[in-house]
Amino acid sequence: MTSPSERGRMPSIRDVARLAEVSHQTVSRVLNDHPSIRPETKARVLDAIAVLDYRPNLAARALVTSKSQTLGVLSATIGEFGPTSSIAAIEEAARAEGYSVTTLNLTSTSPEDIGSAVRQLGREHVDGIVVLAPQVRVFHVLRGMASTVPFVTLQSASGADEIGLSADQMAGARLITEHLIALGRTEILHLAGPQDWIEAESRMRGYLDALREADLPTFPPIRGDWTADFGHFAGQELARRPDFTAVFAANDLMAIGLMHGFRDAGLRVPEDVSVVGFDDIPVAAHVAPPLTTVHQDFSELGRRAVALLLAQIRGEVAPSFGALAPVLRIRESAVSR
Amino acid sequence: MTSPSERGRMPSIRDVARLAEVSHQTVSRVLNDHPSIRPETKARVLDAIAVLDYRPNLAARALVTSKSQTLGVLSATIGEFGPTSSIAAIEEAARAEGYSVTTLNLTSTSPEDIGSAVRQLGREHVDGIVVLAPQVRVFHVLRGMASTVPFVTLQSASGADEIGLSADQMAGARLITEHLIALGRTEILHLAGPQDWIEAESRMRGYLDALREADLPTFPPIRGDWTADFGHFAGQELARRPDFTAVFAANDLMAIGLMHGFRDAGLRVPEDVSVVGFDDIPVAAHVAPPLTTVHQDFSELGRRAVALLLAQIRGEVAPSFGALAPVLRIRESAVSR
DNA sequence: TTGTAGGCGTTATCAT
DNA sequence: ATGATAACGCCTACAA
Repeated sequence: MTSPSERGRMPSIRDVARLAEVSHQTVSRVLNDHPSIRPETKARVLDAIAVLDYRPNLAARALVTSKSQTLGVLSATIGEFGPTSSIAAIEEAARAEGYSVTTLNLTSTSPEDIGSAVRQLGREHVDGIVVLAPQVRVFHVLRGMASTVPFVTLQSASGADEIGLSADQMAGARLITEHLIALGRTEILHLAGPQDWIEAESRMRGYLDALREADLPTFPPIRGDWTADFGHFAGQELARRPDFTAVFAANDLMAIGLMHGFRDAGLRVPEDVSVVGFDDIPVAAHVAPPLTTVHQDFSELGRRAVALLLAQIRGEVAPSFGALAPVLRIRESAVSR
Repeated sequence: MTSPSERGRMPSIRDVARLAEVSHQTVSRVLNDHPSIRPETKARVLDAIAVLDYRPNLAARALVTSKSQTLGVLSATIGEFGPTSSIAAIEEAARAEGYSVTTLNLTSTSPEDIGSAVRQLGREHVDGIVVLAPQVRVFHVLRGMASTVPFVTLQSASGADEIGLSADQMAGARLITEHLIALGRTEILHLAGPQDWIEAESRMRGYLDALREADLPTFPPIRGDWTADFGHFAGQELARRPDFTAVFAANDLMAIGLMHGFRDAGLRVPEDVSVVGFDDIPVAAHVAPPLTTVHQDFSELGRRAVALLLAQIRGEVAPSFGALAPVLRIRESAVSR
């Protein structure tokens, strides 16, 4: 005489119902804490649930509700510190709200690939998507897709009318450029990020604004690819025409590579050239010389993204976050103390 | 006269069946390419699928098959370069095989938390789990769980009888320690990773083995926490008792912090002290001096993990991978050229 | 407050 | 080779 639940199958809502001597519907009500249910009955049901170690089948629930309690993360950034920290925070915040997270890494940012990635996430019935794909093209594709799935983007220009969420990149870039100016540097170069990257544009804009405001000459920015290797290369090249006294690199990795290149060429940092970066990655404080940079709170960004997305999903009013204030981390790479 | 599929609902297998003038069962057969089906019929079905832009409902499929085509990634490492690269590779490999990936970050490694994380993944019906939780305790908990879900661990000692998959940490540690010895260093310290971390133990073991084999004195290892900040602190402390001529740090971050600490104390690297690390993170080549370290192929590790896990899930014979050979990256932090 | 009936979209089983 | 029918485990709607 074996009950179904003893035959290796996972206990279902009906097994619980039988044990608690109620209908399976009552069990369902307990599960979704429906208001009208007698405490006594509820207790019996909860008891049965505990006894059987019953867990609702998420697939069944997803099928009938067409909601999966799952958030998708669409990322087009490979293993960098910033996005990675944000993703970890997203995941934690989502779990805290009862959502699980599935990630999808974009290897290309062609409209087709983005489209198919979003569709794939749709197939998986994610309830919403967080996009960490800082290229403007991705942004455009997304807008045009009229996707049925709510989404939030993590990076964007700091323009007020954007959907996106981000630290105020432009303000940060301005801040650090002004710092260089305050130090008495007047020929300030910019080692920018790749074209098409929203953050690269914002940081460049902040840089240009600061220079213009100070009536300082601007130079055509060098286009980098975010990597330390490129920074290294650029440093060696730049050292041949030392018509500058400071460089603002669009991220820390390039700044560190840049310093390496300068070192190779016999240029001293900060004596001959000031170098500053952006992001404040964990090694920034420990390279030689310690890197002056702009600190970003990637984790907070991730948490906000989830809050915003969930509000959108639930149809609540979106919490309005002020822009995340970037903070200057002054160390020795801009000037010796 | 509106067909169901025109009323905003997603087209289902029955809509396809109606359009192709077959039973929904036949459509299902086409979907799962069942052998016995007339090519002509199949073509008609595929046509209808294309016309309706039909996509199978994954939740429904998961419900009936109790397989989700989803892999879980259980990670207990916060945003470090190595694990992150592996996770990206895992995700890519999994998608290539038609699996999606859901990640779960462990904030604590208490048995209860691990248990509930695994159960959570179980609730989500993952078909298998990749564990990147390099603490031995996690490993033990997992073994004891007799979980019904197949899993693979990414880190482990290099002992042959382990389930885990990893680069040969011990060999790498040995290799780099021998390199220090070959350079003529005889008083070699080890800045280790935290107790309880499998990799920390392996690297320490490799270090000890190399020293013993060379009849060199060993010192009690300093226990670090993997961070550059700790390395920095340790460097300042160690500089007060300079009874050593080389330090092998268990990872690059600590090595970089260490060099910073030495610099603060006026100790020159590599002239006074050689410093080497482990991992070959992207900045390793660009710090001053460039860091001699052991390169690990994190991506390959991730791919192998997926291959192994899928074989286990499908009941195929597991591909037997040889240990991933670690490779020495000789730069200037151990000795000046 | 509780129960009954029906359906979500798919695959499995047994017919034909 | 194809079709009818019955699950899978849950929720929503309505009835009692």
